[in-house]
Amino acid sequence: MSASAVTPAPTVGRPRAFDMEKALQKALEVFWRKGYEGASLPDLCEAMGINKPSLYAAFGNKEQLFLKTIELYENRPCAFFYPALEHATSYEVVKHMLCGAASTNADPDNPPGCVIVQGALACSESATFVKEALIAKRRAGEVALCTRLEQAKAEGDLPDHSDPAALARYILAVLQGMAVQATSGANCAELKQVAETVLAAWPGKRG
Amino acid sequence: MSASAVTPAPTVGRPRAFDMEKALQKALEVFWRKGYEGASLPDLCEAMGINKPSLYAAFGNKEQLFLKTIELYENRPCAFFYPALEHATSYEVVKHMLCGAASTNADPDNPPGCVIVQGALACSESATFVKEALIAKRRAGEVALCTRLEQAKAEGDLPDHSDPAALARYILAVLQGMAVQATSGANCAELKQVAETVLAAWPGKRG
DNA sequence: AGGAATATTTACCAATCGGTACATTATGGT
DNA sequence: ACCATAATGTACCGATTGGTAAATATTCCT
Repeated sequence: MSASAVTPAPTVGRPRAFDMEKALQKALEVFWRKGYEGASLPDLCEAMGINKPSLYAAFGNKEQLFLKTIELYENRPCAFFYPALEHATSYEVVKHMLCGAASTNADPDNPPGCVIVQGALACSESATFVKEALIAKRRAGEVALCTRLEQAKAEGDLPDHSDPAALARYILAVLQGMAVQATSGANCAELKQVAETVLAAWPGKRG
Repeated sequence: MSASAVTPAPTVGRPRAFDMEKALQKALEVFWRKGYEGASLPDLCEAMGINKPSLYAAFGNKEQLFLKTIELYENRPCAFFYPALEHATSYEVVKHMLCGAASTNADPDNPPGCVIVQGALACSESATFVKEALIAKRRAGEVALCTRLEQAKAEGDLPDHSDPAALARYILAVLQGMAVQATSGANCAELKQVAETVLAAWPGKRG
């Protein structure tokens, strides 16, 4: 995804002096660490290497900037959730989700946790729109996993008595809990133990 | 716990016109719903029915007020975590934790979720102390459960190959994930399904 | 070369933030 | 009745918040 895909590059006028994609990456780091409301405009500008008018011209306002960083977060190379759905068995699907979460949430090169969990969990009224956007993102992940588990049940991968919706909610709860654990200082090995505990009891076929 | 236990009632001077305990309850509601930073002093004052000088005279400042509300949160009648440790088997312990979390996090009479999870998960530097206080609270719960599971292992309740620290981290992750689910709108029945999923696979003896 | 278009810089805006000075009011002790 | 003590209401403080007006700088097009 090039910067010109975010905002069409104009053919005339003074050219932008910064890379929008890199600036978004820096903004993501700030929002990830401090949350939507905890990240101030000076925080963001300093990290992005630009000043406020440039930020507003390029991204709209703080809220739109945040939503764009979330898009980036979900599309970046190390995103693990949606690709995990492609695996052949429900066991492999949840294994890749849980292990991906362990790696990403506790990656020392990134802020701890998950910005979709901690970006706006409890906040003032002025952040309601952002909070609900993140709720929708979490919910979308749960629905996608539920659909995948329904398929697994239809294929005989999961037992007939299993409840895909409940299992999806359970897995999402564990993933979100792992994000909280990571912000509390849990490292990758500790999170992998959580993943292992879940996998050891997974009702689907192995392999 | 009476109000006079919080701050010794003076024998002289104009008497306090509000109930400190009830004011703390109201402050808790605000912090619970909006988080530490998202709750403004006007928000708190309005809910508590007092104005700023009274708040500062009675509770110190915003940070100390928050820490006192957290104490109240952990000690209030519907608190479920530490009492659950007293049950006879590890199965009963985690069952009461998980079911208590389902009830409390999705109680329509209270804000959704858990203030110890969402009070200051990602925030600005000025809230670092509060954030780390909540991390310590969460960690203390995990250590207490770990100790209880070690006892269960020693008693033969949990199998010899089980890892109490990993199990405790897993349960705490689920509890924290349930709090996130509750802030996303999950109801009590949905959270109980998560609890059931965990309990169905619990390695300890039943009953 | 000159103009249209866009980006950058500086300086500013009103609103809100957490926190407090000060005058007033209400109590108990003497 | 009077004083010491403490709580209240009002009105304020400097700092920071998200956001912008206006001037300047850099490009392409003619």
